[in-house]
Amino acid sequence: MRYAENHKEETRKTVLRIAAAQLREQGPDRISVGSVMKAAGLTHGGFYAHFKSKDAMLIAALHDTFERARRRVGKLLEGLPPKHALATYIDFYVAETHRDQPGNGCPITALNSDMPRQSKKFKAAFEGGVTFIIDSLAKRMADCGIADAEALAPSIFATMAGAVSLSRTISDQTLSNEFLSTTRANIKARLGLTDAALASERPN
Amino acid sequence: MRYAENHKEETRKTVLRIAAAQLREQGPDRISVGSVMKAAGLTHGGFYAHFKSKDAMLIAALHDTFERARRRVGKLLEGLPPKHALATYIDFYVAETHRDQPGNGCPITALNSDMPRQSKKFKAAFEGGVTFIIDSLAKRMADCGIADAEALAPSIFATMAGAVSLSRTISDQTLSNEFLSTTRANIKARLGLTDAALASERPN
DNA sequence: TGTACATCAGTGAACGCGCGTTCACTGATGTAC
DNA sequence: TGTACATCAGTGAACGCGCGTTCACTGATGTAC
Repeated sequence: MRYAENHKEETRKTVLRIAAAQLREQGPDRISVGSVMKAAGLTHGGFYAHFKSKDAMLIAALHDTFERARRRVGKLLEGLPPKHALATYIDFYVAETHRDQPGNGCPITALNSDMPRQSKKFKAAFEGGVTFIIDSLAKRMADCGIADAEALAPSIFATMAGAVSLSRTISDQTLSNEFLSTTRANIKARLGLTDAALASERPN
Repeated sequence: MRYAENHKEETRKTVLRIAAAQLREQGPDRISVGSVMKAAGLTHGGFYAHFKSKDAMLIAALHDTFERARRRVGKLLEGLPPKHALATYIDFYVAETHRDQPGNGCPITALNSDMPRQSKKFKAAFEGGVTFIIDSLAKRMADCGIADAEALAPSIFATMAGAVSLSRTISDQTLSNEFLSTTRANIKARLGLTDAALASERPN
């Protein structure tokens, strides 16, 4: 064989990872088969050996992104007591680095308003991600002893996603930073994550 | 003259209004010069007698949309005492009708995540709208005697815009409705707009 | 050991299509004389 | 009153371009005998 045994699978993974980044940077309408393959060091013709269509690739990329995000957040919060975990998650999400790196961030903030115009399958994949994140957030809130966590979580997440999206539209960096930091503080206040509450929680 | 004196101006207005709706429905990448002109009952060739380019039309349409929204909200809240006005605004924005009619709704919820990929001028027009809405909201909050209105307003608006955007991604209507109604209630609670507070305010 | 053939990931030309933009033209009307 | 010309909003053919997708082909390697 000309290539290593898992060569094709590795290529697919590379293409998928590039697609996942470009999807969040350029959106589902501007991303192109050609640009993804070029970034992977390949020519566009080979694309269809890996994916049935552009839409199929976008759906696979979206699933992959949510899966990787899930693991990444899991690692980040592993072992932290509930209130520390929740506060850490909010600081991680409503963050300047998140604002500045759409290609490495949450697809929900990156693709929010594109959704009504996408294919049924793509929307379904997106909705799965939204539901999972809100459910996880609700669980973490309940672990902190927050009442009505399930009813409150969607509204909290709307603030988080809305804040990151809006922060990307504010050109003045100082203002944008301020916006993010007051929103972080505000969310934590709503959740009762005061300095005192965090300090009283057993560390690690 | 073949046409009435203000015929061309009227045509421009018609085209602009159609563009404003299609922009919010289809987004800046999917909307096309041809589809806008066709909806106006014209052929695509005549477009450039009215606008310098597609981007120029989108910018004009966005300005027009914000201006019309400003007047519409002004009328809606005219004469209402501060707390009633604020509560009415929240109910009007975080609404099922708003979710269901992107073409007639707020461009911020409709175009949020498309922004990082648009032209400098288009982004500037969008940012102007965001700033204006947040400033107006802050003023209305201050009128209600809410402390730190200016710092709180961006976070409140992030919740509002985020909620409407996210509600559009939830396919189950019952769940989506629930999401909107709990978020409405939550925002009003954060702003101290309880039934009691509203009742104690002089009606009209 | 040497030759003929099979495999298959990736190549690149070609396709049909819709897009934004340009431009010579149309045709109904007003104006000049 | 009648004829020649000017006006100008809108028409529709044409352009170059990038897109998603198809497909005959390449060329390095493995296998059969």
